[in-house]
Amino acid sequence: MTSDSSNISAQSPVGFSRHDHTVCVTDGLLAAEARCADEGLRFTPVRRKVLEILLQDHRALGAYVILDRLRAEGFGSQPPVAYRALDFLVSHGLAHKIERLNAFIACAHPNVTHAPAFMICRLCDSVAEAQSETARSALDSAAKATGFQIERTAVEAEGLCPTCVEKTDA
Amino acid sequence: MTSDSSNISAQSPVGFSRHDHTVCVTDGLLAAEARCADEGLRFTPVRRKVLEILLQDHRALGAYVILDRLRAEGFGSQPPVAYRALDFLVSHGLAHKIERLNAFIACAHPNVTHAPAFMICRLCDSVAEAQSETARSALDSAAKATGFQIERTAVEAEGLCPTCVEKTDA
DNA sequence: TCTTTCCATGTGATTGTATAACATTACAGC
DNA sequence: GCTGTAATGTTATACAATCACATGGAAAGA
Repeated sequence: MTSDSSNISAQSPVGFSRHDHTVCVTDGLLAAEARCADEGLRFTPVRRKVLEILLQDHRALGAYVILDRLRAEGFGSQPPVAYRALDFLVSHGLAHKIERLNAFIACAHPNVTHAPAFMICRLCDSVAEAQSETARSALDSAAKATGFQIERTAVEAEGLCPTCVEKTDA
Repeated sequence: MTSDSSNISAQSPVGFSRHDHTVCVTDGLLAAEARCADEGLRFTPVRRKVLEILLQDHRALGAYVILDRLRAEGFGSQPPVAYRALDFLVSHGLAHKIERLNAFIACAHPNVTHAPAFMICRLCDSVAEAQSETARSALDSAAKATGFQIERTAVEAEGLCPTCVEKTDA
């Protein structure tokens, strides 16, 4: 992967704009907690920890990076531990998988019915989540025409984030 | 993945509709040949063979399946051989990568400027390629709003193809 | 024609991603 | 306490992708 921890500009690129970061983590965890309580889901320690890791970084993380951090915190360190937690989070809309990067990111709008679209910077690996109802409905009509039944969609754009565009131009 | 070679219905699902298959292969190869001649690209034996393999199957194939077939035909048998040929085909629009499946498929419309969208059946793994200008333009406007510069897009929907919908209902 | 250069190909080894299969633990309900 | 079920832990392995380096052939220039 192109990920590089020495890349300073990547430390807080959230939707390509600065923000108060500590709030994200606590808010995200609280929202997830509430959602799980509502729907009778079990928000177990591993699942909570994985979501916390994702929220802290606020960028797409590979499964094995997550695994390393789980190990550091004393959780199980074998692949299935991370993958099962990630499956849970993804299938309940608390996180998303970025297919292009084979990586995972916390959902930016956990309370909205989402048809997310992602913009991925190929230089700094930052990822922004946009709502893309238009794209979704365009797909829907195409699907209906052929009789295809959509269950999930992945809309991902790769390119340059605002910050990296400037750098390239200069 | 759910791929299963014993799945009979998967033998000729091209865009979920039957068609004269032999034509696809020869036409596809001819079109590619013409394109490469036009643009001064080298349509080498390996590249040609990989495209032929993709056209023959008319479904998404993993890199290692392609590699097996290359070996059987006397080509190099190490991963880079397949990946390099695939990179060439993908970067010149002769094939596409299905991110969701980590697999590759021959382009269904090699001569059109394409913003392809894919519909992937989770039961029989068949893949249909649709043109999705609408989805693309929706993304474009979202990107412009944030200053993101799109270079490539991947639009993929997972669900049930018409054939498998019937089976499930029954 | 010869040579230089570039690109494609080939091979071995390695790293990263994901799942299968199975054993164990935690906990709710009886 | 027993039982059923869901979650966790562990081993091993399949599948995907890349690195590093050597070889060979076609195209461009001397």
